[in-house]
Amino acid sequence: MTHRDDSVETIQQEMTAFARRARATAARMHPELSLVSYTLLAHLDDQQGCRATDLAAHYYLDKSTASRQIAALERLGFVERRIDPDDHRVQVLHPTTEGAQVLANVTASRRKAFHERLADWREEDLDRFASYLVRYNAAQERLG
Amino acid sequence: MTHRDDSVETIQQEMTAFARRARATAARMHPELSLVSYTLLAHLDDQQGCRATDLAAHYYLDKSTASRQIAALERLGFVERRIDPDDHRVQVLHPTTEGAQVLANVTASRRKAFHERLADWREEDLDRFASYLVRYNAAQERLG
DNA sequence: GTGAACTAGTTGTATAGTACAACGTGATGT
DNA sequence: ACATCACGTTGTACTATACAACTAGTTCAC
Repeated sequence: MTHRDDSVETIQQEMTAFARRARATAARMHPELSLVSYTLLAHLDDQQGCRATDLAAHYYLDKSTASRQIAALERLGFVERRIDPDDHRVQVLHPTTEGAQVLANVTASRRKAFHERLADWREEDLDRFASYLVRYNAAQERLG
Repeated sequence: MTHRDDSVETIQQEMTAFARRARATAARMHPELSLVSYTLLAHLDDQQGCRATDLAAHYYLDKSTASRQIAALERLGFVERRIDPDDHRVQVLHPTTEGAQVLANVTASRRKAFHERLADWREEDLDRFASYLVRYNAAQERLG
């Protein structure tokens, strides 16, 4: 058991523990917008609108799941659909004004929570932690 | 927008993206043992047996959820219950031989996946990444 | 230009994971 | 001995998810 093995083991355990709690934590903090809805809405906002299929591909969801999530967001009045005039199969999705507002609130509150958790970190460590996470996620995406 | 803010923003995004995919990835890699079952079984193995209530507390689950998860693991033959002779309300849970075996397989395969993802990291970076994750999770637990 | 193949999205159905409330049963402490 | 507490199960409901079957538009080959 090398030091390297120890580190990998710790990384695995901590990533697992984090994943294990993330949804429940998000649901507790933001009952009005689940982690899933939040990420979908954030993606729409970020991309200035996109298709259901794009959301499904980006989040590894079945298109039926994406369809139902979008329907739920529409029912809540957070998303609106605009039929693409060039291809009538396609619906381009956009946050509504209200959706953008709720998203902004949740984003602000999430940001605050992260700032609190990381308040006593040195800037140098934050910087490195951020780049490690980017690197890790990129590798996971690359390797499946 | 300081450099510090940027780092926190990246950390938030990457942690969220990771959490967002973790279950699906785990399910794809290990259809025989979901992420939830895996963590519960691992805890039993680690603790040399514990109660349903302990699992619930440790994973922030309702006791009914713990009860059903355990029932599922028992149905699969991965967990057995031993009534505490000193308190007949209590069931001490243990992995069965088969449960321990399946757990060992999944653990080995998860470990392999993590090693692959982290293969080209310098030991120094692994070490720091591990300690950042520990620190982050501890803060999250402390602050809710 | 018409039919086959493809693409976008919805709906039916089934499953896992979860919470909350109500309950049964065993233990404890006045 | 009775009230209260602790442990676990069951009823119910909801969310997130996948897969399969479907409808309706689009494109391409001939």
